[in-house]
Amino acid sequence: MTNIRTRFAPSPTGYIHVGNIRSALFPWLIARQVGGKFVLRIEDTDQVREVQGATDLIIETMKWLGLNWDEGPDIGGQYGPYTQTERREIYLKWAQKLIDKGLAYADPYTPEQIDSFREEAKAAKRAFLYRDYRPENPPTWDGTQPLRFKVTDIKRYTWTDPVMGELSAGPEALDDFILIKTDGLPTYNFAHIVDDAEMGITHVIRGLEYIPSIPKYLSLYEALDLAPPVLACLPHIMAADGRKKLGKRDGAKSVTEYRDEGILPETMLNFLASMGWNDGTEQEIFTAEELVAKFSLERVQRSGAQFDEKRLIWMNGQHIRSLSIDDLFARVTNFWPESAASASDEDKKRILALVQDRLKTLADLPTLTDYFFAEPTPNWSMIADNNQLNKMTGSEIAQLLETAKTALQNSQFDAESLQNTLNQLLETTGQKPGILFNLIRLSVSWAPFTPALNDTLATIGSDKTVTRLKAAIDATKSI
RNA sequence: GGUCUCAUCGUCUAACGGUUAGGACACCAGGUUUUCAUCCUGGCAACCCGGGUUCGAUUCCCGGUGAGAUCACCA
Repeated sequence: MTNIRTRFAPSPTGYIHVGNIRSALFPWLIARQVGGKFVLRIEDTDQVREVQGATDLIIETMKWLGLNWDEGPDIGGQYGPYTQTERREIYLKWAQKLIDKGLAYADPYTPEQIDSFREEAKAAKRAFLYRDYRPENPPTWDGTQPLRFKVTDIKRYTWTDPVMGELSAGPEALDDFILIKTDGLPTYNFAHIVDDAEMGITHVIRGLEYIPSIPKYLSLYEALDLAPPVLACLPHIMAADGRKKLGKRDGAKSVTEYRDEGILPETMLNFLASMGWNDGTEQEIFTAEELVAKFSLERVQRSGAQFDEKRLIWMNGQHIRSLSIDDLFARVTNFWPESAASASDEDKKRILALVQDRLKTLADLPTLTDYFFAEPTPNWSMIADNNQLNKMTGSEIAQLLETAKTALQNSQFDAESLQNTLNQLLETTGQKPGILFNLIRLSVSWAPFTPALNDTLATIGSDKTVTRLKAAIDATKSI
């Protein structure tokens, strides 16, 4: 038992996309590795940007990924509530401490005045600092004005980030930022520090866009007589063009979108972790358990990484192949083609075993199995686009299929007998397997790829095989 | 513009002063699977530039360049 406590603290402003889910994954890994606690906290202080249902979506996403939490809005915990809007009194209490110490004051300016200050700074080509305009005798704070932090110790801060190493930022980063907004709710800058302190959070892990703000937090920790937790910043996941941080505007997909496209949650975890982290060996595929055992912030890369979907797809195939058939069967429930609706679990499982090695995503299942359950629709371009087959005339094809049909009609239909029949067919026709088998395969499946031909035919069955061959022959003749 | 951060194959990465700069994805070629996919083998392909420090720099330091982040009553 350790007292390591980490958290994921999203804002309910929409779905969780792949660019920011790592700030949930890494703290989760750290907590699980040492038997600590992982906390889910909802940061909903921005009432304007809040999106209905977003919290449920966040919870659904986390559950799907298997990132389970020990305390959170849905399950409570000893440091609750875990939703910031339910914690107003707590922030007010801490704000009062600052007021009492003379370290917080009411902001007397109108937004327009502040805008003009900002313009002034911009015109003078320097960063705007509110503290340059700090009022000498601010009014008593009555909640109608923003409450600002009064930063007193203007200095350079240096701190150690387990990922980024030694970091520092100068006085330009320090300012009198807003603690409590006029709607009575705290800003992120204030709320997360109060919450992390109250909840005993030991490691704060977030994106590196927070680095420039950390001196502010450090100055606030000092003002509050609080020891700061470990502050870690993660490099960004970049959009595919590598130009900027991956965000919703750049088409960052939600995590659930990948789920619906047939990506396994363990693939997602493996992939996200491997962008920027590795264990120093040449291992590429990690189970969630291995990640928990081997992860360390110190080995996280400092530079950003582009999201490469091709690599994700490859990795998914690897994970799919490592699943037991029963496990895989349980995962594909929602991915079967409609034609499989009335098939028995036993049949479906047998077919699934046949195609397991060919699945890259679970969403590939329909194209890989539909022809087992329903009559396939011929797609002649599959022959036209085949470099060997498109050199043959229609009648040559028809003749070859006719021979195959006759042989198969007289064959036993277990996989082994079919293998023999097919081998003989190869001899009697003198054809290359690339032509003969491909023709048979297309005629009975019209699928881009199928399991071994004998297994495929055995599963389709004698009657349907012959019927489909006959249909293909008739169609070819008429070309 | 100020501040901060980063920089190895097209992409994800290994290397922590001395290596033919390694692996993976993608791509190409061959092989196995008597088809396709899987799988195996091989190939292609990288240390941003310039100064130092050093017997020796991809690696350490400085500068440049490039890229990213941030300067809200958003988080």
